Amino acid sequence: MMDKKKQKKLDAAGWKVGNTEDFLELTQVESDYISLKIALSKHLKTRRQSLRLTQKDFAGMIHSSQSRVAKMEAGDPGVTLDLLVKSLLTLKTPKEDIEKMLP
Amino acid sequence: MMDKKKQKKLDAAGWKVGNTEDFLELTQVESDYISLKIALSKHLKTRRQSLRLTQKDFAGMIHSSQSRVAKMEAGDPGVTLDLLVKSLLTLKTPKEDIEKMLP
DNA sequence: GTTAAATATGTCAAATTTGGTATAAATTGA
DNA sequence: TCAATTTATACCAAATTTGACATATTTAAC
Repeated sequence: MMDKKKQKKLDAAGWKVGNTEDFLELTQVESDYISLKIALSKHLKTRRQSLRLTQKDFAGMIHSSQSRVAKMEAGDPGVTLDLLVKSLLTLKTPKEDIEKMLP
Repeated sequence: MMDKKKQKKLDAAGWKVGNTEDFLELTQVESDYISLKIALSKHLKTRRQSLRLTQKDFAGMIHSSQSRVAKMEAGDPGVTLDLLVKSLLTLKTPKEDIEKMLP
């Protein structure tokens, strides 16, 4: 995939890519970091669903809101790893599952 | 250890523990989350040192400041998992090392 | 002991993330 | 179809985190 396209796509999704970098490519760190968050997001959604919890119910469990849970699961860039990890821990996600998501 | 003492100790270290919880004990999630951050902090410090980088030099690598690196390595609660993970990724920390730190 | 380099600590304005709320859109079940 | 439930999206003020800076403390070398 071309660099411009990649950046445009990420931009459209809300990801901020440093424009003052030496090159338009995502650095390995940026790329790995984003991949990790997306993987955690997806896992969170499937795990919550497999536990038959609504976003609202789960939001209560982590003292947050349904809208924030939706953003977490949508891979919104404005969600921290902290919140995602706390969420997965709350759902007692097996260590092995998390390990698989590491870059 | 008694609950009050534990809370006082964590408070002194800067950790905020929800006072309106049903019990003063740390929840498993809070405990695991804090443990994870501390483990990452320590690992970051040893890894940076093994690479013979000063805090200042490493700060440059992650576009941050020496003082923030010091806080990261000190396990300051006001440092996100995001920053810690990005830091470890920058230092090309092996996946296996991170896996070992998972709760 | 002196000096210099490295690290720790405190502060702050700016930026980001937060939970909450409102509401739109989608899904489900009859 | 249609009403109820669930999820997505947009917005906001409050809270938290950020890099930067100043400065204190520690460490290392001589």
